[in-house]
Amino acid sequence: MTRSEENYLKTIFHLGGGDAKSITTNAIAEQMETKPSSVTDMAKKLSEKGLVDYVRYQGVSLTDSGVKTALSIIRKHRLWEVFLVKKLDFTWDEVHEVAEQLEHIKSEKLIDKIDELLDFPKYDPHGDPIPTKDGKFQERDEKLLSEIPINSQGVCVGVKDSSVPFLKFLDKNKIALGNTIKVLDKEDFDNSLRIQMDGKEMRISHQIAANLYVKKND
Amino acid sequence: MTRSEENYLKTIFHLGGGDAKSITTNAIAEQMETKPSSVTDMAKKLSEKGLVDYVRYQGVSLTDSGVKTALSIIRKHRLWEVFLVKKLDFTWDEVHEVAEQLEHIKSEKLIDKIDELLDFPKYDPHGDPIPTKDGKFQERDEKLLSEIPINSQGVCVGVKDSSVPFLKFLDKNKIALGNTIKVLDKEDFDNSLRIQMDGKEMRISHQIAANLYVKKND
DNA sequence: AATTAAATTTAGACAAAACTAAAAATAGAT
DNA sequence: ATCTATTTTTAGTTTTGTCTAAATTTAATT
Repeated sequence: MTRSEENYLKTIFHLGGGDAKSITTNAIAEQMETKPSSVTDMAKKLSEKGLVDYVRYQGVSLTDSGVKTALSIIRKHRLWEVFLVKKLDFTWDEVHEVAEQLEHIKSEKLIDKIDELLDFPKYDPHGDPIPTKDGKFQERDEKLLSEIPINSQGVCVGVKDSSVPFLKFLDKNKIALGNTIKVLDKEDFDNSLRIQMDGKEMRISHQIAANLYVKKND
Repeated sequence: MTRSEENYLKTIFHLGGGDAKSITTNAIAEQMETKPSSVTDMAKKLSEKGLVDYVRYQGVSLTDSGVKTALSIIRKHRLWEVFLVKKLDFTWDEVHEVAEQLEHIKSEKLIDKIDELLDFPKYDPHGDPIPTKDGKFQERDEKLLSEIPINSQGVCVGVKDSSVPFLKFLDKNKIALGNTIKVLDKEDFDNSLRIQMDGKEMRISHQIAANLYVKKND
């Protein structure tokens, strides 16, 4: 399994191809910043290896074996992210790039020991669930902050957009996972929200609220 | 800097090409289990990048820039080895293979933080010195056990051969770095040694003694 | 149903890193 | 100094993963 093959599997999984849904070569190419023709080549290769189902002009979807492989890479990526934050004091906006490299290290013992060192975390620094060794996901009842009713509240558990600018914005505004946020009011005009957090009130745009996952607790 | 280029620089350094001594393509090929013609190709490439001096039919030696790069890779390799042993309970015969992969991770912050986490170790699990960030080596006055006189003693500080079989042999015979070993007698016939360690006497072959570094302390 | 626009694949090319086989240079021995 | 054996390089091929440009298929519209 080459690094490139692993990256394709991961991307197809993230685009939803894990549920046998067919993903177009174009979508994959755009996500990976490569050309559709390159994706076609790789689709054939992965298909021959039994990792994806590929139908010409239709797209690809992961086979069971492909899902299993994708999950093991995602597991490694997220565990390394936790390691970087918890053990080496990286910030949550610094970890992705390094984890993209570390996820390709081939050693089952290594990742199992990292898992143990971290005391078997269930979520990564962005709130994304870490698949278990046997490929199971921790399901969680989470909603976007933009979608819970006025006067309800929840604990911030994850981000939908984990880009560096968004994460830095959250830091600057002291919005962190674990914080409890209450929706006080919604502005019809632009869908911005008035919220309460740590006893303080603030206003956030719809853009922000639509990229924050919360777990309702009332 | 590709992974392959890094591996060549590391090998040239280990073969002694750091002291401007010229290393033959054959020697490099043998060490890396590849073909001399492949080495020639890479020699040209590294030469164009200013990392080695290459003279046709003569061999290669590292430039200052090449030495610096080689040391940074060796530094990473050895720090990761310490990490694996100290933090993840790997044995000293398991670390090399994984460190071969980890040494190529590109993140200065990562390796500096690992260094800090380990409290700036000076030697790796096999007793090899870890270059500092600015490329300096910890020099140590060490001798092969086979070369110290009868009735002298020293602390075991490193291994010359760090192959898995040799390391396992040492484990089996309870020979570990840090142990004090006294040479009681030498057999002229086969150069084997009678030694004392932990109060117990044992006999070891010349082969073994010639691959154990000790620091004399009397 | 025909036409056109968009998406997708094919064909051919390229760069990196390796290989094989043949050619060239070096070093050792007489 | 010449010959020969060894070492080293060159030339040409292969594989992996990518690209461009051209051809093909699909989808959308009339």
